[in-house]
Amino acid sequence: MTSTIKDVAKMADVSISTVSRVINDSKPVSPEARRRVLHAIEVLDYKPNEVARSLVTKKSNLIGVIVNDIGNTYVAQVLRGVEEIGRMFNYDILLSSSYGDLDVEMKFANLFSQKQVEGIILISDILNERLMFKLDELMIPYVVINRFYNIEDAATVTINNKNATYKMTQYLIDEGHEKIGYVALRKDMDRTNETYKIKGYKEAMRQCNLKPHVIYSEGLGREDALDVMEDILDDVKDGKYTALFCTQDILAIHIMNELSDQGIRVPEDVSVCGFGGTSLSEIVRPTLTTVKEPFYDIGAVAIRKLLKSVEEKEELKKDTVFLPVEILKRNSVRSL
Amino acid sequence: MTSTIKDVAKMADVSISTVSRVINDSKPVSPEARRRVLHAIEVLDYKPNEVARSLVTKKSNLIGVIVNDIGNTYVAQVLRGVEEIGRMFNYDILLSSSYGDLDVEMKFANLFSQKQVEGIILISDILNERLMFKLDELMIPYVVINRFYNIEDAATVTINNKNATYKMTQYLIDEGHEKIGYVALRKDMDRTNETYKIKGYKEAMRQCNLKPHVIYSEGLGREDALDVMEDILDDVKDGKYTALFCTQDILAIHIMNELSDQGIRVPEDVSVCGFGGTSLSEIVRPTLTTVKEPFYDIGAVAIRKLLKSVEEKEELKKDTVFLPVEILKRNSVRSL
DNA sequence: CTGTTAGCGCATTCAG
DNA sequence: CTGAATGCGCTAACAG
Repeated sequence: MTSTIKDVAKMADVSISTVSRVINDSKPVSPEARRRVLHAIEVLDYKPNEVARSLVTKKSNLIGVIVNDIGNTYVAQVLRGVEEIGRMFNYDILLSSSYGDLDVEMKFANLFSQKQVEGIILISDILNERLMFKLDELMIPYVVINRFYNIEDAATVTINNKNATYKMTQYLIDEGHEKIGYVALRKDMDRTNETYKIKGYKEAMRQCNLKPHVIYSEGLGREDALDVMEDILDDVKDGKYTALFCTQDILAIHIMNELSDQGIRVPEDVSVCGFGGTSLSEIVRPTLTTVKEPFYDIGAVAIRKLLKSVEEKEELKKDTVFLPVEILKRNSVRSL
Repeated sequence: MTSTIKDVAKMADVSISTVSRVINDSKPVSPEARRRVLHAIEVLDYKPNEVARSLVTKKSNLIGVIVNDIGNTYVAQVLRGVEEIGRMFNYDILLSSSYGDLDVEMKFANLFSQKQVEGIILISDILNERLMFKLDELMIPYVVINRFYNIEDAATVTINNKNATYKMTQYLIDEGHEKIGYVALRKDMDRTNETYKIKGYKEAMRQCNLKPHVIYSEGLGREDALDVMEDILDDVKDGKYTALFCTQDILAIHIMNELSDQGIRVPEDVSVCGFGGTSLSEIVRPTLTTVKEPFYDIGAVAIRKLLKSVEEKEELKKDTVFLPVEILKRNSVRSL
């Protein structure tokens, strides 16, 4: 059987308080007693039971993470940051994947609450306002990370989307492009960041007296890319676009594939660039020029923010932290 | 403040034992008392504290998962299976990522042990025998999931690698290929599954009186693919190979890219296929014909096995469960 | 510096 | 059917 603090106390011939003191280094203990305790711990291979400890200290050192889908690369990258920094501060990650089911997420909130998590991180593509409301009610501090939606009334960390598309558009213009189309995602546009992304693009275009062209896609799949292609194929062939800036890497890749199927070469005939900077973008050919979102850092900053609030016991400020992006210049864009 | 069982008892005017009984449905309670308790629970929004509960029942309902890198797609897919099935049985996942550091993994084992996890799942590309030894010592049941290494002396779930390459080779032969090269990974070959994969390939070839050609790669990166290409470029140009069967999808993709850079078309000039079946393989062009390893199922079966042992309190059998693979027929292989 | 005591929140005997 | 009492393993006053 695994040994307890009592066993150690008995063997070291001291009280359990003394054992507790040397374990936690919380109060002075005589060198002699400490030696004996340490020895007993060694011999018995004693390890404090964290469950018991949590019960009395009311510190679980647990952070719950609710994700949309752990299989999603974006989610996994953010999670890396969360996990690594969390561990650095001695917190463990309780992971749950909701697969987009909002009711399931509500259940997780309760579950995590019962497990006494000290905070929660939400990593998702979708929006669950009911969940945020519930967490407020439960008085569990939380940080929201969402790539798509514009989050308000919650602590969140993200990028400056408008600035990001502005920079990329500027880069394309610097490379000599003037006929740049922006392929946007129409879904839920009034609540997503797409609005800001379009703004950044348009601003950069207008500033150089270029006419912006926003092309709308209904989704990010191959089918959606096909639909987009149908719409713009003639324009592309006619040279109406020299560059297509797609709102997500995966869409850019599907579009590149469709272009290639139509005998249109990237970047010789038309340049393409994406947004995201996941590993995908450097594996496809041509390698994709894209806006790199700092997923790892987003996760890292989010948990830092959360833990700061937890450790200092002050309420989590419901503000937004913006992290800088980077333009990854690769081969899918050519200079004109 | 969050309410406890005492508050509920007081409000319902019963003892805490009665409250406990209705919560756990463990012993008969009079309808009247039950009603009052339920009402109090409702009003106070009472949720049992799982930490306290764990302490007394000695059941944490926690499974520790130690992974090499959560950012790895393969790991993430397996984790999906683990998480989803674990949750189905009411277990939570404690996640930790070691980034390949074996000492860190040892620390995780201790940490998890202190957190009273009831079992551990190892998902990795690397091998940590010290860790397995330690877990045995700690008496924590565990299941190992490793894509590369041949695991012995541990409960594990994997695929029949020999059979998998046999099937794919057979498929290539059925498609009319006779000059099939197999690109293998040399690293640690005496302990990895590569040996079995080569065996399956060779067996299929020999059975059809074809001569096997194993080509060795030092790694899975682009550089490694380049090295391989240097070795075989002339052979490929001379038509010595009509198909290249690569030991991993990512290697196959890099090789396709290199081939394409050399002006060699896939699959017109040479067919290429991979092994793994991660999402990557269907995004590249041409889409990659590959062996689909059932990552999700591997995770699912692993945790089932683990939980069965946990729940029935019988020792985990240190055997290997084999799961079937599937050949994904796509566009990187053509019929001759 | 040290031991005794009192809980943390809950499940579970054991008497009624 | 119910309540009082005990203890899970540990930390934290408190009194020496």
